Amino acid sequence: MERICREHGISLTAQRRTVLEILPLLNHPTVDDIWEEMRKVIPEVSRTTAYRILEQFAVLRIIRKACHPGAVARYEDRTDRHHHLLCIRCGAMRDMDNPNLDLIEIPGKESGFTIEDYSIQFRGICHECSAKAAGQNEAGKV
Amino acid sequence: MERICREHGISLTAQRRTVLEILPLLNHPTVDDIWEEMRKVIPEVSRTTAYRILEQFAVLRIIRKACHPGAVARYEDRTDRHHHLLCIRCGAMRDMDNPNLDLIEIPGKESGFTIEDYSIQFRGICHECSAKAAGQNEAGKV
DNA sequence: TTGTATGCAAAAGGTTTGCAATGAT
DNA sequence: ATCATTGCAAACCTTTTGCATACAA
Repeated sequence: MERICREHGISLTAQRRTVLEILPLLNHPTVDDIWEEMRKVIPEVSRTTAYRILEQFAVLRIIRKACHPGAVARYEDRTDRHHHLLCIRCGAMRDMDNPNLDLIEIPGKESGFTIEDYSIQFRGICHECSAKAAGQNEAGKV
Repeated sequence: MERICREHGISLTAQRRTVLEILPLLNHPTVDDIWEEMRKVIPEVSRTTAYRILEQFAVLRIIRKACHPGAVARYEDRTDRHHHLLCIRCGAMRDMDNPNLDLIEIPGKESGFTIEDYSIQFRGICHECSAKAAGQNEAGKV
């Protein structure tokens, strides 16, 4: 925890420590999700601080900004190779680990791009949305 | 063009036609990118209309909202399977087609998700950003 | 003609910025 | 002691909404 900050040349504040502690407990949270959790530990913490710490951590590659179709930023603590399930109905996002999918050969250069890594996004309908749709059909039949 | 709208039960207005004409010419544009182009054809078109048409087309699956780490929405006209190159420095996004990558076996159900499709996001540094970085190094040496 | 689509203006988020106060080393 | 970090408030930008007008079918 201290090491992470030291290695990147930034000081370890209570706010930064809290972000690092909270992040692994949340699932692709928005800034507000994180802020809410931070307030339980540091009631007077400002939303601005949450924005600043998250952006900074992302730049330093301590965490990652997740790709999500939707206006609000989402973050994830994992920076290793993994994949995502995305519900196209409600926007829910879950990690997916599957070693078979980690072996795709990275094209060296494409259109001048130097590729470093990749991840696969699987799109579909999540369990909750499937259930909701089924429920509505049932209701519709009556 | 007319057919697309008819099939989805919406009327073909000049604004919608313009969006359909413009979209293939732009590269993962933001709403404002599209709006700017629309104004060249229909000077009095409002930004709101651009937002509404794009959102509606996305819901009808005529187009797709692209996944991009960044606050502003981006759209793409392609709805077939393809992949993306994303520059982690400037956010540039390009399509990548590679039949070898279209053959990943879709896991049937994962954590209750019903998966319909997937796409791979390759992250790296684009040509322009590489050049810029190299230029700065040169400058730094002097 | 009838209901849908648009334009405008205002409201509603989400995110960033300037500055003074606070805190880490 | 010194510079980085935080909190606050205001600004900014993107997106959404309400309503009257205009348009497609």
